[in-house]
Amino acid sequence: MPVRILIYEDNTNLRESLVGLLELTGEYNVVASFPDCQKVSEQVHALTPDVVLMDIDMPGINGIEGVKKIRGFNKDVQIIMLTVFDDNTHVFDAMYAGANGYLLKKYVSDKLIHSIREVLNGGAPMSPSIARMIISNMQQPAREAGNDYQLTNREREILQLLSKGNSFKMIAAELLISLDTVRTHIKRIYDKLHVRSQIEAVSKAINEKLV
Amino acid sequence: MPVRILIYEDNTNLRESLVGLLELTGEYNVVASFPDCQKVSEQVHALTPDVVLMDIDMPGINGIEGVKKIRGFNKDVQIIMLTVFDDNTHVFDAMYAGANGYLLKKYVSDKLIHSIREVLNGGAPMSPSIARMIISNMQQPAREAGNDYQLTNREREILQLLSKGNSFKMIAAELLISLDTVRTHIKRIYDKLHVRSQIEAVSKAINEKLV
DNA sequence: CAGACAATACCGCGATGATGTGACACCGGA
DNA sequence: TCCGGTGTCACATCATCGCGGTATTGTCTG
Repeated sequence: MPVRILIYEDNTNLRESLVGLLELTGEYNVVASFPDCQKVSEQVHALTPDVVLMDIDMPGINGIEGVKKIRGFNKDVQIIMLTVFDDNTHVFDAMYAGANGYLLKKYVSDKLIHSIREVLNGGAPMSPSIARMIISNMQQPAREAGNDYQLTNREREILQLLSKGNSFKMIAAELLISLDTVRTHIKRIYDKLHVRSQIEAVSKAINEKLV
Repeated sequence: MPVRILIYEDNTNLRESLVGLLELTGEYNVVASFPDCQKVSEQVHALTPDVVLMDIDMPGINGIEGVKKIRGFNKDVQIIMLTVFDDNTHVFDAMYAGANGYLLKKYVSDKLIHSIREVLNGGAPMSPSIARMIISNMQQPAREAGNDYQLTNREREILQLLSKGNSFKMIAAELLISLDTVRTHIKRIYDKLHVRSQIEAVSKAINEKLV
């Protein structure tokens, strides 16, 4: 039986083109298409689609909120974002929300059919620039230029223990040194990181991947 | 002028097939191919490839270490991993190390040419299952089953400020409430998260993406 | 309307952390 | 050989935090 597809897209022309394009293949059955996400939960429940195509910029509830709603009760339906946004915020928010793919509208005519096939096969179709954004995000700093605070090994070790939630006492016990020694190390760490408290240090350590 | 390609692959048959496959196109110039990474730095320096195809499992230095070496001095050359491993560890290690693409060997004959083109156009070619692994990794917990601590909005807000390195005083000032109120909220947060200190709370909050 | 819950606020005390100052031993490079 | 960096330890003081209570207010809901 054909793959059931549900479309959210507020632009009427594009919405109808998508329906036409997909129906033409014979492989896909567009069970419905809507210009907004207001009733997304009911609709997904009622229509049991295999794949949802979701625009981001829609009146009322945007597509990312729509994805969150769907994921609130359904982890299985495949969701492909279909949008003009290629900035970090939108891409990552959509992915965090639970989208399975992210296709820029300029590639729709070329890649949509292929992407639907890919997402159904357990893939994660993404426009090339999106894929690159995601992997660059993983690669990030890792102690590059700006965030080299010249911590010694011992200091890094202590910062690590601190970041895992250990108190000074626990660190002292763990490393078999005195509480005052821990204090001294911590003081030096604060100096080097330019912070004034545990939390600032831990927050900085985690965010800048020092640990 | 043709794209310059450098290949690392310890299996002689596969290595020669790759060279043949690429040379056939006329579009690509395989500047060299080696069965191991021992001299990867010198070789990349000397041969100035546009694209490196890198196997992971090789004698001596493995492909992931090879990528790290290259990235130590060259951020521009495009590196595609070419391997049979599709487990989390290898994929993420390779990506963290600085690879631009990750192609499973079973797809090589079909997708290699296309992947090289894609990586040169600023994309990040990945086998479907790899792409899915990477995006599932981003989606993770996000307040699922186990880590739902029933924090109220206010509590979440305070935990967020705490995680950014604010002291109780600063939080009170920020939210225009009294220091004692902050204390009260913090107490409840500790109860709910089953922790006993700022750092534990912050560490838990960040690791479980509660903020 | 009663009861639950969230947010606010205050008190008090012991524990822990922040900060300064000083000191000593060890090691490796100038 | 002397010096700087590192790791170790101690003492002191004040600020902040952890935790036990208790209480008031407003909102939502059965």
